[in-house]
Amino acid sequence: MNATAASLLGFLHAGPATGWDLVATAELVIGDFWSLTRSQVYRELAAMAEWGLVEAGDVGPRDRRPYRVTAAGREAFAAWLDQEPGPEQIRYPLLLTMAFGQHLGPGRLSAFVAAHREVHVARLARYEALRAEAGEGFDAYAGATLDFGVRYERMVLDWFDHLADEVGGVAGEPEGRRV
Amino acid sequence: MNATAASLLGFLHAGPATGWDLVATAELVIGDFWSLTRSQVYRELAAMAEWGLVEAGDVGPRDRRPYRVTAAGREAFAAWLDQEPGPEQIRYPLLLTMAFGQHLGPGRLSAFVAAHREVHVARLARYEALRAEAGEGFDAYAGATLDFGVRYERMVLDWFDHLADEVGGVAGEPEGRRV
DNA sequence: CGATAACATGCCACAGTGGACTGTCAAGAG
DNA sequence: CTCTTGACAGTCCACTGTGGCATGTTATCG
Repeated sequence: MNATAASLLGFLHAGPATGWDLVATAELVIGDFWSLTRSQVYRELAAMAEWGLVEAGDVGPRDRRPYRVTAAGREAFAAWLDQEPGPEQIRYPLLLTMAFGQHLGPGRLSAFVAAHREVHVARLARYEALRAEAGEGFDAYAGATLDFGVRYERMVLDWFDHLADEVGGVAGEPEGRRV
Repeated sequence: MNATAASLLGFLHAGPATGWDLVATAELVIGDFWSLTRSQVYRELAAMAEWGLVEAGDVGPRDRRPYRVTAAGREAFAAWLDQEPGPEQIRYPLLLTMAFGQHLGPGRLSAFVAAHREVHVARLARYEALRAEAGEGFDAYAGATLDFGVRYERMVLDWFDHLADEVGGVAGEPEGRRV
C-alpha cells in the first residue's frame, strides 16, 4: 500500500467522502509536503474498492460517488501508519539550473532567483497568516507540520539572501530586507 | 524535454559517457536535490538518440555503450537551461505520519523522529566534510547548491529540536545539543 | 433565459521509482 | 592457477505519480 492511498484512507476516517472532496482535503491538510493529483486519487479509490478497503455508496447529484472506509480499511491504515516513514524527496529545478550555471547567460540566474524569491515570500506569508489565525486553535500535529513549512521557507529565503553575485545573488543587499 | 534528460545532456558536454557513468555523475553532482534511476537514464538516452540529440558509439567491454552530444543536443540543452525553472517538490513521509499522529500509538512518533534525526545528522556531517575538503576549490555554482543542502539539514535538525513532546519531541532537551 | 463558473469523474501519455534479472570482467583467496 | 566474489553494465517490468484533455452536471447571477 502506497502513502497516497493510505492518506486517503486516513481522511476517510472522518466520514464518507468523494474523490473530489478528498483531493480538496488533502490539498489543504497535507498539500504542502505531499502532492497528489485527481487522476491518482480516483485510481487509488477504485483499486482500494477492489481490495475491500473502501466501499462506494450510491452516486448522488453530479455523479458524486461517496466512499467510506471498511473495517479492513481501518486495519490497513493502522498497519501502514505504524511503519517507519521513508526518507524525504526533494526535487528543486532551480538548483539544477544553478548547477549548470556555467552554461547560462549573464543575468539569467538572478532573474530566476528573483522569481522564486517572490514565490517563497508569498508562501511564508500564507503560512504565518495561517498560524496567527489558528493560534492554539488546532492540534499539535498540524502545528508541527506547519512549523516545518515556516522554517523551510525562512531557510530558502535566507539562502537566497546569502547567494554570491555570480550565482544569482542580488548585489549589495545588506541585512534584514525580508520584503 | 524533461529536466532529467536535459541534465544528462548537460553532463555529456564534458565528454562522452555511458549510462552507467552518467548515473554515477548525476548521483554525485545533483543527487542531493534531483533523483534519477538507472532505468530512466537508459530510457532517456535511447529516446534522445532517436531524437538526434545524442549519438551512441560502439559498444566496448562489458557492453559499455558511450554516448556523446550532437550539435542539436547542445542547442536543445541551451534552450532548456534558459527556461524558468519550475517550483520545487517536497515529499516528506514523516510529515504525513505526523499529520495522522492522532491515530498513532504513544512513543511511535518519537521513535520515527529519532531515526530520521540520525539520518540528517549524518547528511549534515557529510556536507560539511565536503565543504571543508573542497574549500574554495570548486566553482561557485556547486558551492551554492551545497550551501542549500547544509542549510536544509540544519533547518530540519532545528525543527526536530523544537518539536513538542506530544508530536515526537524529546522531552527536556534544552538548547544546543546538536550531536 | 443564457452565460459562466464550480463541481465531478474518467482517460491517456508520459515521467519517475525500485526491484529482479542477465551477463562481463578484475582481483584476491585458497 | 583456478575459483569465488564483487564491481560494472545494461534490460525489463510493474507500479506510482503528473498533467492535460474530454465530458457532463448543477448553481448562480445578470
